[in-house]
Order: sequence, then structure tokens, then C-alpha cells
Amino acid sequence: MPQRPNGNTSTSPTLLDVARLAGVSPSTVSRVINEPALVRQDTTEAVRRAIAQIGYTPNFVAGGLASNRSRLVAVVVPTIANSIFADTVQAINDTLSGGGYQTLVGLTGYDTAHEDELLLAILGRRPDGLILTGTVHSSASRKRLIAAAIPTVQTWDLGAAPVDMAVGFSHAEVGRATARHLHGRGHRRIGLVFATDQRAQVREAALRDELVRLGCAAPAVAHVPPANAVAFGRSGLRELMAGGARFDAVACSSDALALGVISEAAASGINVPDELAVMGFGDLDFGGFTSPALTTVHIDRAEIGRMAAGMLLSELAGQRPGDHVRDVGFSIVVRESA
Amino acid sequence: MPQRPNGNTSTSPTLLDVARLAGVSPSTVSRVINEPALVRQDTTEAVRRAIAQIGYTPNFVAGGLASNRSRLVAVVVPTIANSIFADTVQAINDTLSGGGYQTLVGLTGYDTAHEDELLLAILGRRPDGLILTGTVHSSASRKRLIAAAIPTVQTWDLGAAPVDMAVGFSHAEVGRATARHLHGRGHRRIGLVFATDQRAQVREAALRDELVRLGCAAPAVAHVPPANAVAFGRSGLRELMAGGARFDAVACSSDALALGVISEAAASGINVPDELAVMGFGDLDFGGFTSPALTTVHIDRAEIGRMAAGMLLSELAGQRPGDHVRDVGFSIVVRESA
DNA sequence: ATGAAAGCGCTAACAG
DNA sequence: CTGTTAGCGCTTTCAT
Repeated sequence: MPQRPNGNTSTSPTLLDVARLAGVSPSTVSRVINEPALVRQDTTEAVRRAIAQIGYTPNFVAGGLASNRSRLVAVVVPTIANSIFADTVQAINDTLSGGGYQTLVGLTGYDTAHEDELLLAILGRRPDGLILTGTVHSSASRKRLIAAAIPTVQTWDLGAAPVDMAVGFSHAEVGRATARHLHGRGHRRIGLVFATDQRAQVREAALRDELVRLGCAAPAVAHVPPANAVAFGRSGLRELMAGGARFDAVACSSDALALGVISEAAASGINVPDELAVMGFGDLDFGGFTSPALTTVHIDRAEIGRMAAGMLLSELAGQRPGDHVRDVGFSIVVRESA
Repeated sequence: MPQRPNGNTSTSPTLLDVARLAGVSPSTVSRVINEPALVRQDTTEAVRRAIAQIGYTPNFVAGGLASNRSRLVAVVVPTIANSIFADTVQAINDTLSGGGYQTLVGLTGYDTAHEDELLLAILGRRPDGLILTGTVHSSASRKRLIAAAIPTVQTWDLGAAPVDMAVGFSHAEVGRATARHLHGRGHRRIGLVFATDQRAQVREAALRDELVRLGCAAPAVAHVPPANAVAFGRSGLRELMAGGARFDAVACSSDALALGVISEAAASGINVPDELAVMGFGDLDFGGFTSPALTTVHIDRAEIGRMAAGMLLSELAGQRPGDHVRDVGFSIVVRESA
């Protein structure tokens, strides 16, 4: 490609083109765009006219390189399809765009293997901030993250010490609360259908420990892949019952799984919740058509997003916020109709 | 900030740092990263070692400026929360990342007013491609879009002539098919609960026209805001019935609205579907707990995403794909249980 | 209030 | 196969 010292053909108009047309220097045009307060009224107007006339669109790539600020925040979540994370991402985006930032989404698909390249691709854009879901797994990535020294907030999980900021809740606490809830309602023969993603595993371990502590037998578990599929709930229940064992309650690592369990129970002629109580997690909105039998753990997903983005914004504005770790908590919601 | 002709302090390592450490020129490092085939084995290895040693993360911002390619595709959808678009965005992201591109999401919130600044923010990043939902509304934006000359695919709507590429289906055809379906099942007194977003309006108009053409009375309509809220379905049905009119079917512009209508009907002691047939749109997966009374229009949302991203990728790869407009169609799904 | 000049980190001819 | 040299389009001191 011929290097043109701006004998501008074909390519989209640049700030220099605007400057020439307006009869001012490039710096002035830059100021009109970024710091209009520093420029005289009539100059500003002349520049604005020129911008409109040639249809100039500022190039943030060049701007970012020069200023070392991208006005980009990267958000990494496992998935947004049919998922609890969609609400969080939406809330993040909304909050961020109010602060003049754009959102770059990275979807891991729960795939730890590709996490590294994803992070590399993201860090290469030099985002001003980072919002992650849970923990970064590979140590190489963690190292890179720390080296990048980008304001980062980890969401959903409040377990380990965060790299920087964090907003979420304790999954272990959810597990324990679930155990106490089920035990408190008199259930003793409890089955588990849990996905194998990291956060679900933490909830499962805590749930199991607490159950044992309360004097229950260690619960039987059906493990399923980390995907939000109702079908896995059905197969999970089948697996649990395969041995002929009987349960009076089944706890699941997500509402989708719980719905699968409920379907399977219905298909097997098991009355929910009378014969079998079913508990989920996430409190997804199934359009008001959640089964009346479903008890679940409610998380304010949008609130997590708003808080995470809010923290990041004040951090980016230079005001280190007071607290860098925020527990949004959770609550157990009983949907069994009166 | 002191302009340093690379007496590199504090800032993250650059390609030049790698080059010096490896004892090669910057171009060689660049080649190792982008075109390893052009570099000798041992040189490559030396460079790789240097990269690992100082923890170098390529700066795509600089690269993008120099090469005029961002490896970024911007996706604009109304919302991803609790929405039919989440699946499409997910599919786009998955397809794109397979081709080495990243996804920048823009969420309009059905807000035509902010569409302009959103588009400006997006175009400023100089994305290599653009995936839009439906039509660009403001003429200023449309002009900018055309001027930018970026490969663009419009999704969901196949109505007007697309700017560049398009994949979707005809909303007018959906409206007509809905009318025929309801009429064919013997319904004559039909009510409508429709959101006021553009695509829903197109469906509504066609539905109404076809109904009239078939000899029905023009249907009564309750209009609701463009949000995926079950609550609006409830209020919609109340509004329809307020005048004391009776219906044997209600068609809605989304499944969420349809679920609201069903709830409201249940609350009013109206038997669905025997007394009142209810029809939705989108075929959202409510975890298998969709009411058996719901008839809906199925759209393969993920397929739209895959196709859109696929078209874009082949376009970006320089192979102008054969067809630039793809109709993915739709189908009417009857969920009334046997 | 405005301009001149240098440079952000990288890629892309071109030469060797 | 590798190095040299010019920029990409913008921001940012530093002067004026």
C-alpha cells in the first residue's frame, strides 16, 4: 500500500482533513472533540461545521494508541445464551455506557483450555478495565493479568482473595444454606444433581458437608456437564434413581437442571413437591411459569452487574472506592404455592 | 507524560523490547507473531523465548492502526437480557471467534434516540465487520454506515432492501401465516397484544390485513411497550377485555407476552386453550414449562447468528459469498398437548 | 486560545 | 529469510 503523507484519497477522512478544511491545526480539532471548553466558540463552530461537511468519524484506535486509554471494558462470562449471565452483562453494559465506556464480551463457554487465548486477545486490546466471572484458572493467565495492572473486578464468586476488586456472594454459604433449608423442612434422604463447573462444585461440597454435619447421610450425587440444559436434569434424576434408591428431596446446581428433574419426576408419576421436593439455583425467570414446586436460590444478577461496573467506573475516574469487595448476598425463595 | 523514544520504563513491554532481547529486528518479531511461516525455525524460537521471558502481550491497538484491520466485529442488538437475541449473539460470537475475530456488542435498548451515538462509538473502533438487528433508523446513521463501507449484515428482518448482506425472515409473512393459522382453526374473534417495536408492528399490520382479507373483523389491539415483560401480557389482556368484548383467540408479539396473557386468563377463570387460544412468537425455551396451550412461531435464533457471522467471515476472507440475502424462514409450532 | 512537533506500538513495502 | 524505513491517525507537551 502506498504510504501517503496525507494526500488523502479513498480512505475515510481524518482529523487532519478536518483541520485543513476548518483552517486550524490538528490539535485544535482534537480539543474541539475532547475538551471543547478549551476552545473559543467560533473556532469550535467552524470545526464542527467541517466535521459535519466531510462526515468525519473520529478514529478511536489511533486515539487510544496515542492516549493509552481505550474506553473499553472487557467482560468475560461463560455464556450468555439462556443463562443467568445475560442479565449481568446487560446491566454492566448499561452502567458502563453511561460512563462513556464500551463493552467487549468474551465468552469462555466454561472452557478453561481456551481461556488463555481469550485473555490474550482481550488484553491485546488494552482495555481500561476488566470484569471477570469467578477466578482465572491458568497461572499463566493470572500472571499476565497481574502484569497488565488493569483495574479488575471479579464477579459471582467471593471465595478466594480477589486479584483486585470483587462483587458476588459466597457459594459455600449458598451450599450450607441449602442444606439447612432442606433439613429444616424435614428432608433426610437427599439427592444431588450438580454440574461440574467450579462454582457449582463449591456449592456442592459445602452442601454435602453441612448435610453430614446435621446428621444426614452423605447425599447421592449425579454429576452433569456444565451446560444450562434441562435435559441433563432429567438424565440426572434417572441416574439417581437407577439404583432403586428413594429420595424425598433433590437439590440441583441450577434452575434448568431443577426443571429437568421436575419433568422427569412428573413423567415417572412422582408427585412434586409432596413426594419429592426439588430445589434449584439462580431464580431464572421462566415467564411466571416456573413450577409451583420449585424452591430456588435467588441472586440479583443485574445488581451484580451494576455494582461491578460501578466499582470499575469510580476506579477509572481515579476515586478508589471505599470497599473493594462487595457481598450482594442471596436468598432462598420458596415457590411452592400456598 | 515524558515521550520516551523507547527508554522503556514502567509501561508494558513492546515489540521493540522483544526484538532487542532476541537480537533481531522488530519486523522479525512481528512476523513470528503474524506469519511464522516466513521465519526460520531457530529465529522463531529465540523470539518466542524472548516473548515468554519478558511477558510480552501484543498490542492490537497499535497493530490495528498500522494494518488498518481491527479483527473486531460489532454486533448491535436491542438487548440480551431475557431475550431471543442472546442466542443469536452467542452463536455469532462462537462463529466469529473461530475465525479469529472478536465481538463488540452494542445494546440499543430499542432506543432509537441513542442509536446515533452508539453507532458512532462503534464505527470509531473501525470494526472489520458489522452485524445489525433490523434496520438502521436515522438517516444520518445510515449515511455514516454507507460511508464507512464496512461489510455489514442485517439480521432478523428481511423486509426492505439491505444495505449489504442480510439474513432473517419476513415479518410480514409471519403475520400472514399467523392469521391463516388462527383462521384455519376456526377462530374469528381475535384480539392482539403487540409491542410497539418496529418488527412487531410489521407483523401486526400483516396479521391484521390478512385477517380482514379472510373475512374476519379487524382485530382489537392492545399495544404495549417493547420490553420482554410477562406483566405487559397480563395488562394487555385486561385492556382487551375491558370493553366487555369476547375473544376466542389472542395473538401476541412475543412469547413473554403470550405467557402473561395465559396467566391473566387463568386468573380470570378463562380456560386456555378451549375458551381462548393464545399464540406467541419466538419459541423461547421456558425450560419445558411452557403452557401446553401455547402456540408459537419458531425461529432458529442461533442459526441466524451462525449464518450472519459465516457470511461476514467469507466476505472478510475476500470470497464474496454467492448469495447476500438468506431467508432462514420460520415455522408455526403447536404446543397444545395431544 | 492555538500551533508545532514528537511519538504511541506496530505493520508493510522495499531492499538486500 | 531478515533489516530499514516510513508512516497509520491521533494526543500531548511545550511554546507562543
